[in-house]
Amino acid sequence: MDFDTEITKHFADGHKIYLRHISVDCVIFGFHQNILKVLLLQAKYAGIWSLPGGFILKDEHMDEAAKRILKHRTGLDNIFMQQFHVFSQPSRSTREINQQFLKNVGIEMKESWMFERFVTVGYSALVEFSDVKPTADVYSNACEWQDINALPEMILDHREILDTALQQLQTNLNYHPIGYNLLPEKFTMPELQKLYETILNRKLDRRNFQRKIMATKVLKKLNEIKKGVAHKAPNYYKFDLKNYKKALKGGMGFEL
Amino acid sequence: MDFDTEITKHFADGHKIYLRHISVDCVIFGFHQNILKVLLLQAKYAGIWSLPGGFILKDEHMDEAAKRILKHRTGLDNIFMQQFHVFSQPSRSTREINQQFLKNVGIEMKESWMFERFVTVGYSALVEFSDVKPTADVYSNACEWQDINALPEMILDHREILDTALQQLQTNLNYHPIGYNLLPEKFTMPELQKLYETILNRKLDRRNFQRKIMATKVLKKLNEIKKGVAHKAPNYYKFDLKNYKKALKGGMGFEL
DNA sequence: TTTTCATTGCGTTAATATGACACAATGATA
DNA sequence: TATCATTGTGTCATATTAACGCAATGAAAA
Repeated sequence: MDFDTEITKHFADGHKIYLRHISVDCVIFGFHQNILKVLLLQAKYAGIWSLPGGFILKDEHMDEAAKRILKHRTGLDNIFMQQFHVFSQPSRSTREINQQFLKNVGIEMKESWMFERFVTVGYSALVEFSDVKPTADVYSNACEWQDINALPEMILDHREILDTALQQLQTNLNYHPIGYNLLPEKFTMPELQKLYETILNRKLDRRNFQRKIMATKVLKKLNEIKKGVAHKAPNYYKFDLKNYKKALKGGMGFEL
Repeated sequence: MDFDTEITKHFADGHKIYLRHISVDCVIFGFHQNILKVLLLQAKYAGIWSLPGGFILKDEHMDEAAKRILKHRTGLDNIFMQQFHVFSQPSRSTREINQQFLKNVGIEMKESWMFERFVTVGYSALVEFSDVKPTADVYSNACEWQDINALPEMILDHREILDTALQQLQTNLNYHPIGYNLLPEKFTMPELQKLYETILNRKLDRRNFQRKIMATKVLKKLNEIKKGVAHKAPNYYKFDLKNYKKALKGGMGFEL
């Protein structure tokens, strides 16, 4: 199917396979070189950025839709995602944007389900940066990681969605372990601490951090030391999956 | 507009004013005689119970829809409500239920937006029991408070929705003050404690509870003692609205 | 009228958690 | 070989929490 046909079909008949008025937008966090990143798409023609999103198949659970979108964008499978908020301002319509898009492509259409109001459900995921293969699609120029501290202009309320996800991430940090999908298999304590500091956006005491994290038993100290680094070489750790998942449900029981 | 006409119109043309596929269901908690209660509706003919719910007008924020439903059921205005989760199993359809309903009413209809799949957003609210005037509608036999510990059989996944709301309420108890919409203007310490114990479903130490609650400064001790009670008469308290609202945002900073 | 007693208000203490900091060990780099 | 930023382990004062004691109250029972 060629480009034009695909788009025409999507705008004309998409509502036959998707639920109307409902979309899913994903805030996908990654961590690289001590910087928290988010995966964004750049719209064709307009150049403005947006969260990777999509629609819900008529016979699909929303969680599945979110995972499908994540896989489509990143190639990643089996990632823990969770909905965090529904955004429903009546003004949430991409009518103008989509009409402009069709105009640029050279397609004429008077009405489409894509012009109507959408309520969107925000999903968030934490993924390992290096595992991801950002993948653009026919609607996008690019799919790229963007620094959380240097975000480009974003479409509609996507900036608000992103901020909400980040805030929720910060709040959860005290009650749930983090890092399993965000760090490599094995990592050092300073790396983990930097992740926490980046998300919380403040410094933590190195020694107290170690004490508290170790008290939760979500980490296993490996009998291996990082090589080729200046100064004292740090030890490697990995997550104890069993305790990690237990803490995901039961909580960490400490305050940073 | 008579009963039949109203229902026919709703099933035939409702999608012209409401968003398709999306509904709102409200879990409305009240507290009476030391028992936590939930407001439920009993469906006509079927007799099974459901959460008060409704649909979103095409130009309405979902939060507004939830408030509209709350007001419709309880007469209450200006109540703090919040969405807590979206429920989206593909099997969430009231096709059979609604078709049976129409059959009982004596209306025939082959297709309707009301037969299709719905994704529902759960909203929760805490209201003062005695302020509420439960109000049934044309679809319901009754609108009544039900004990949280003796719930009747409920439609679809409404029991799951209710349980999720309750769990979220328990989780939030440590971080946010509670009781303002749930207790009378003035109340005693044991009454407040009983509310906490009921929601958490466990006993709390009387003396520690008082100390911690008072430390948050959300309460004002009144110069008034409850009369006509056996044993030592307890003092009355009321909420300090200013600090209460501050704590709603900033958190309580203690653990029960 | 007096006694009883469940309940309330206020307080104490031991155990635990937290924040702030000290110091020796490490190992690439100068 | 010396330097020095960084890491691993530990200490200590303070704050918070859990568990419990005890006198005051006042309706109900004797």
